[in-house]
Amino acid sequence: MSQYQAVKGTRDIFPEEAARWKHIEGVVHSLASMFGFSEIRTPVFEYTELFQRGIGATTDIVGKEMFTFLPDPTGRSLTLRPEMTAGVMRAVLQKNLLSMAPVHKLYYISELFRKERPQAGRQRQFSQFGAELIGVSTPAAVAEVITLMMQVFESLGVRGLKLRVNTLGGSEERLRYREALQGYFAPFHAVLDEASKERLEKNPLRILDSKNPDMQEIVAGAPRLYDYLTASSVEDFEKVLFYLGDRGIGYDIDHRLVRGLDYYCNTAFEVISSELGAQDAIGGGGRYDGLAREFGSSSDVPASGFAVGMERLLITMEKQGLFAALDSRGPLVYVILQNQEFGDHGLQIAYRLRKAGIMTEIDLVARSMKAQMREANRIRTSYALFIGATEVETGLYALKNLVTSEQTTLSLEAVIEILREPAAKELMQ
RNA sequence: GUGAUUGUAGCUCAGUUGGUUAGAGCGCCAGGUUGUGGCCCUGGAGGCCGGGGGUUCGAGUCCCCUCAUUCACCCCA
Repeated sequence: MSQYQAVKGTRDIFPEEAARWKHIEGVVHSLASMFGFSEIRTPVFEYTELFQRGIGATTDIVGKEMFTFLPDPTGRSLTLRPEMTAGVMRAVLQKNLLSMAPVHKLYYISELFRKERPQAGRQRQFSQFGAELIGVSTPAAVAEVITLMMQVFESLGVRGLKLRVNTLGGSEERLRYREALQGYFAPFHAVLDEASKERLEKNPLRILDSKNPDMQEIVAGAPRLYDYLTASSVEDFEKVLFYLGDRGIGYDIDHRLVRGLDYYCNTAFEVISSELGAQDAIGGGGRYDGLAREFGSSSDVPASGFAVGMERLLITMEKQGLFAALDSRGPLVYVILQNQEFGDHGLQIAYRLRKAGIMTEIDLVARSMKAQMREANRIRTSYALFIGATEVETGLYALKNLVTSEQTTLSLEAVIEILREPAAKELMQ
């Protein structure tokens, strides 16, 4: 065991796994652009106030999970971003993008940081991909966002996910409902658990999705938000559901779904994976018209978005065996040296093969031929090209197909002709 | 932050009521084949038994502390 290890809640991604990330990222990039979203990259840290205002000072994320630091004694407090939406909205407002066009569709694949105790599917540094549609939040717009998210899952072949949706209502409706909830829970004050007592003051909606079994009974009798919604809110929600149904996207309505970030309003949603253990939310999102105003905008800016946890998606896909096709590639050819006497010649051949667009590997640690062959086999190259006295003398090389074990003797030009692949050629240009 | 769990070779793990030089499988390296892989056979390297303290004639094993891991609570992706 080495003296240093990766910091708690962080980990390394080695080549085999990196290939899986690239696969997912490729699908995200191509689908997002197919849906008309463009990539945005924002700073890893922001002023702490941004998250306090955006996510909500009473939320767990802001209250106890942020990595906050002072760059110097006189500087302003900074925080490693615990989510992306606040930073993206800040960027859009800062550049005044909405004056250039009414709608902006942005997506990202980014690392986030939360100071939680690590467990299955939860780390202190983690990644999300997500999209933000800023400038409209009509049912059509919200449905676009959800559809893109579900399309990514579908394209990757992920099975067995459950989409849950709810509406949280507009701000006035929520305010009235909030009062009703406080009225309802007040008599139970003595029975409520600690967390719920605190939420009663700050955000009573959150009591609803408490997973504490002791709370379930009390929660069951609570007034339902649905009864406080205006006709237009209901209509809005049902229109979203209509679009989902029309596209064959299955969902469950869950009236107790309340997201942990304060900025959500109206439609909120969450995707659950059964492969994940306790941390089973693989993605989520919703509408957040009021966020811009929190950041000083003179009016609401309609918007919605989603985020999906890359690590949780990885875990789900691994359990479903969705990476099998990725795991079997190696360089095309291994240049095998009879002994070190031919090292320089071999290096030159390897260089020429690579310039010709052929993925080539060669031994650099002076191992025996047998070891080189074993290595070629281990990394699954398709061919071995032998360099020895005979080859150097005649200019004809022994090329062995490692799959069929067939071996022929050819000029280097003929070898290149055989090994040349269109895809590999493009890489070199 | 709380609770539980597990720390022995690169990896997965054995290790008896405390008793000599701490083991296996896989992996790695080499040889069997002085120009040829996979399979097989043989050999080799590689361990402050997480760290510190204690009990004991004697600790990988028992006790305490500590660090780390994992899972769960909470919450979220």
